[in-house]
Amino acid sequence: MPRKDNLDPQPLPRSFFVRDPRRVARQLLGKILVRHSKGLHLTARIVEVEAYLGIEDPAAHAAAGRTLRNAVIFGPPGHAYVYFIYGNHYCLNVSCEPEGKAGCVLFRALQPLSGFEEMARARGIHLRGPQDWPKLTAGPGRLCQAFGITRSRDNNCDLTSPSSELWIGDDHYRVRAISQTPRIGVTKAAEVPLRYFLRDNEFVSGPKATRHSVVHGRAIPVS
DNA sequence: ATATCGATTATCT
DNA sequence: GATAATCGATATG
Repeated sequence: MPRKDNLDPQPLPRSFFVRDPRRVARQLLGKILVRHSKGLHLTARIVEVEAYLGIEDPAAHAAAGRTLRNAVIFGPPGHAYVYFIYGNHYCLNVSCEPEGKAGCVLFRALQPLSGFEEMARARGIHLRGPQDWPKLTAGPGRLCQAFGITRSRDNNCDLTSPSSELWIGDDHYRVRAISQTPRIGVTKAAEVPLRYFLRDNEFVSGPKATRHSVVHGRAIPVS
């Protein structure tokens, strides 16, 4: 039998995103983010995400109600919500839930698969070796810089269409253990565990604090 | 390895 | 006028 991974990534159906962001977040782990534009082809595996719910989630941009900035997360599912933060960085999300209901998943870290040198150039760094690879895409701001993602270019982009410059593909990669912790950097609902990442993956962002993680639904003590 | 801090601006109150 | 879903540099143990 042929292996089912290592295939060209196939787009995800719109229905994939018409669900609670917590389910979408988990299912997005292991999928591939593709940047395909003239003269540039980048791919990287999604290894860390966070779920942001609707207007009832105090940490979500949706909590403020629909504004010009956050309109995409109230719109149709499967579209890119890109925002600018801290005067420096862009962050990438994908809209979830049916149109009219808010919800999204934030991309926090990727594992580069192809286009390493192009990503390094976009990040303005020089790769000395594999130890530098996480600097390319470990962190929501970093991965956007590596992929050249900006609000003016990519906000509202359809991530289910392979003819988009930015889209999400599935190569049937098999995910192993998933860890779950509170979301990073939020001040409201700071304890709610809606951050998901591939356990033991070297490209996950943030301090090594895998404390409070939950693996396969069971609490795992980590010293 | 962890803590603290400054940069810099779109967006909203 | 205040805030922010971050990053990189610096300081310290």
